Amino acid sequence: MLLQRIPDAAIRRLPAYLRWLTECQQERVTSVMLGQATGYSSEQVRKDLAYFGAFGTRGVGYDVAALREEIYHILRLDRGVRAMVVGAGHLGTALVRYVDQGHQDVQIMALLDSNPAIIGSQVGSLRVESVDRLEELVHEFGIGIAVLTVPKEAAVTVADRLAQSGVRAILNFAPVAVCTHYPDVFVQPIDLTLELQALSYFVGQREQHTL
Amino acid sequence: MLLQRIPDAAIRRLPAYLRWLTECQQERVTSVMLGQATGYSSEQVRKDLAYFGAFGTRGVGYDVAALREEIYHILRLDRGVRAMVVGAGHLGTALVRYVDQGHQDVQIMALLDSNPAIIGSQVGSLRVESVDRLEELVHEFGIGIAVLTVPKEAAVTVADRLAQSGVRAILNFAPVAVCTHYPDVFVQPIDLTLELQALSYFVGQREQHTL
DNA sequence: TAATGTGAAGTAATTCACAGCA
DNA sequence: TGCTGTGAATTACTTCACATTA
Repeated sequence: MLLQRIPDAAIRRLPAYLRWLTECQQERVTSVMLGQATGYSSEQVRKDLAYFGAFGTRGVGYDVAALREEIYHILRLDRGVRAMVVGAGHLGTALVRYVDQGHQDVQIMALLDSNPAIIGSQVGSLRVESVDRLEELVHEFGIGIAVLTVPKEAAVTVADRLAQSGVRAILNFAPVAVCTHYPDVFVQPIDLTLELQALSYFVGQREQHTL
Repeated sequence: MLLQRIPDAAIRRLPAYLRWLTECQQERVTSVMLGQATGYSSEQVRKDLAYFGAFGTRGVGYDVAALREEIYHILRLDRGVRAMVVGAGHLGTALVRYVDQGHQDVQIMALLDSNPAIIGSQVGSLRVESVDRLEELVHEFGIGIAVLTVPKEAAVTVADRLAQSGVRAILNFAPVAVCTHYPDVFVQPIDLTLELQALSYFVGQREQHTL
């Protein structure tokens, strides 16, 4: 196989394949089945998997258990990456409870907030810790991923502290562009307001079409 | 200007520009300033805006108020798209409260759930309605966008009902690929588990680099 | 002069088309 | 025969480079 850079987009599809492989009750799958279940084309599925090796059998398909293990390994979920949520407002607590429900491969180890009124309270299986302990807890638990659900005023400062204390990736829900000056930290923004506003455009598009 | 298809990616950046334009305390901006504030390149900013017209003044920049109005109009936010949240669990209620806080351009008109124990309870400014009234409420409020925060078992069924009753776009938080058979409905997935798993890969990447 | 607007060039991602193999 | 794996073609997106204009 020609050695080439793996597109980010391909990486971001692997978890979807993985989920369906753990849910489906079959021994073998084809790229067509996997594609239909996840909403991608079969060629896309084959190419994504082929970036990492030849996991299938021509004329047959893929062995579900084996492919699951491969993707699990590629995503490094077998290393058990640990995460921390900073900001125990509505969104932060909802996320902790949401992830608590499913038996996740990425485990949330701590929930932090700056508000003394809620520090110490219980959220799911976690007790809210003071944000003052951020650096200490990152080291103690070996946190690799941080989920940022603080108000926008605090986001940049907290992100810098996270980056400086060794966190490698940040999932940023704060409504502000966070770009730490640490180039090795990967920031993935998820901005609900921006998503809704973009959808507004697409809603309008369709109306023009049909009317 | 050469008439061309506008990339989805460009549309999805406009809300970020819009937010900064409403927050910045200036009368004029350049593409460089706008780019730095939002994390994109100045060429990107100029090209995105130029898809829709020549809003700037050469040698000077863009008038903030005018550009804000233009983007507002392009995204059709001046039409006041109305949204509905289906699923009043942790995530659904958190989203309603979150959007309630900011004075949003996309207004959430209703919050629905199937659990009789919480139907009728108050969440932010909304009362939880029965999901049985879904079609009725979509028509009554003229809902264009639905936010799906139901468990995965219910997601596909609810999405189909939404599509059939005339909703044009769905923001899907349920951990399952929802593709309605109505091609005119735009589905935007946001899957927290998949995001975290993808980040796990990037965390691993960086470690290899530095160690 | 300083910044926009834009064709051209370059890069990235997807789809096609089919060779290769169980 | 059926489905994978993959170079080639295509399409989508971004960056470059500069002509243009207040």
